Amino acid sequence: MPHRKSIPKPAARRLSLYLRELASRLEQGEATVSSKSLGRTLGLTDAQVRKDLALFGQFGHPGRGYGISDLVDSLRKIMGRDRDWRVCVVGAGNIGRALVSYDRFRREGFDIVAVFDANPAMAGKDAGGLKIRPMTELAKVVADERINLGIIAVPRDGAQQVADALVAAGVHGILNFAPRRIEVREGIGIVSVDFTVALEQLAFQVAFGHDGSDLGDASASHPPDAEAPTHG
Amino acid sequence: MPHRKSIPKPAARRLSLYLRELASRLEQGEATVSSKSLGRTLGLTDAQVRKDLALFGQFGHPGRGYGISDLVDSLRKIMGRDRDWRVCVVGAGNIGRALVSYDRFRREGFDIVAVFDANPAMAGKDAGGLKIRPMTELAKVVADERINLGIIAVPRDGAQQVADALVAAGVHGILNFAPRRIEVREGIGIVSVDFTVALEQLAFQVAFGHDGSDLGDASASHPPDAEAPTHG
DNA sequence: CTCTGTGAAAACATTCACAGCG
DNA sequence: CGCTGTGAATGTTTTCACAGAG
Repeated sequence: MPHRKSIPKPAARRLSLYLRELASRLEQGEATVSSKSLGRTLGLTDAQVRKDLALFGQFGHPGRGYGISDLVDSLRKIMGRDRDWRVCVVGAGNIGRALVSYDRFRREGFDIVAVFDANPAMAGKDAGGLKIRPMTELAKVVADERINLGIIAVPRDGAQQVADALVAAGVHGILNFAPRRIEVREGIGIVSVDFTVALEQLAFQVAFGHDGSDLGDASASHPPDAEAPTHG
Repeated sequence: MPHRKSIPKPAARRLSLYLRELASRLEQGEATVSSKSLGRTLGLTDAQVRKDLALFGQFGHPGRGYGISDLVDSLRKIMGRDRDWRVCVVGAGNIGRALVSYDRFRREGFDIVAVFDANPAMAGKDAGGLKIRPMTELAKVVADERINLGIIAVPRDGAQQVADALVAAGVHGILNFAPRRIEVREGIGIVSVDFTVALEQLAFQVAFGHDGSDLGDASASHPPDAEAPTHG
């Protein structure tokens, strides 16, 4: 079921932080949490937390707070974390291999089931327990393994091409680590992470004396699309 | 010289994207660019681009556009990219080692000059050409090597402690890859990247049918600080 | 008395639209 | 013309502040 109503973009980012913190509190055996306590830990106001959570329904109990276990379940469902995500990594360089070995992905329900590399000499070698495959097998493996998300960990110049191949193969979303904007057709999800941009944001904070509460580091998608009536 | 005036947070993020794209165009030999062309490539309106750039002065030439070379120079200075950044990585696991070997950092002027790991058995081993050092040497090396930025690539539970050690040692900013919020005192820069949050944002886009133009993936800092007059 | 959910107000960010330069 | 820089208008997000539940 596609979107219900419109979620403020910044709120979407915070939902992940709520979930991360709530899961951690659940592990520690806490049963309930107030918007104030959650907000304090994450650097947000209590009102902000309540508004965000209220976007999806009424999860709280006046006077008592939110039941952590229930809230985690609800958030997981809302964020699509109740389904199984099957992921492939394209690019078996330093970053690609580090991601394949990043245990937290599996623990959180993102199963990396294939790694590809354009260099035929890499084919057959091991990366974090998976056999590296040649790009020629991408379409077949994505279909056979029912892969729905792709991670791009190749150098800048190959990235758009890889994205096109992933979309053609049938993935529904792409996490891009290459330092450029990736264009995908409507309906395909895209999130980008650029390490250099992240470090640069940090340098900016330091150089500028910025207090910056909540700077993001990198990302892109279907932009609101710079359409201008330039003509008339 | 600390901050001049206040920069819209989203604008700060875009500055990095401008710089990245402009540097790429400069390499390809282009000499000028219009706000419209730059905006189109990045998925922004021309007005947005002009507003952002105008925050720092008048760089454009009416009728002609912006001189790329000059603009790159100005942006680099604004973002603190004209100085030398000396960086250390704490944690020589998969992610830490991948970051040490990430050539783009060096090419962009972020010099990784030391790697540390809490596991004494790792000390002395090689990571991307650097000898891994024990944590006991952190304070001394940060001082001796005039390191001003630290990267945290350790598991969640050690991360805040590492951050405290880095700040005590004298770094001015921290890039955090551990999946938790890091608290630092006023005046210290902080940017966080959480791979799981990034993948989760992607899952959300896909599950929710979100068009999301420009979702960020993770970050935190001195939050506006949830202060409430709860008492009166 | 504590804590949620939520309209209404305030703050913030983006887009429009146009004067003016080259 | 084409393009910048910028006030004014619009749209979005956050904060306030309070009614009502437990």
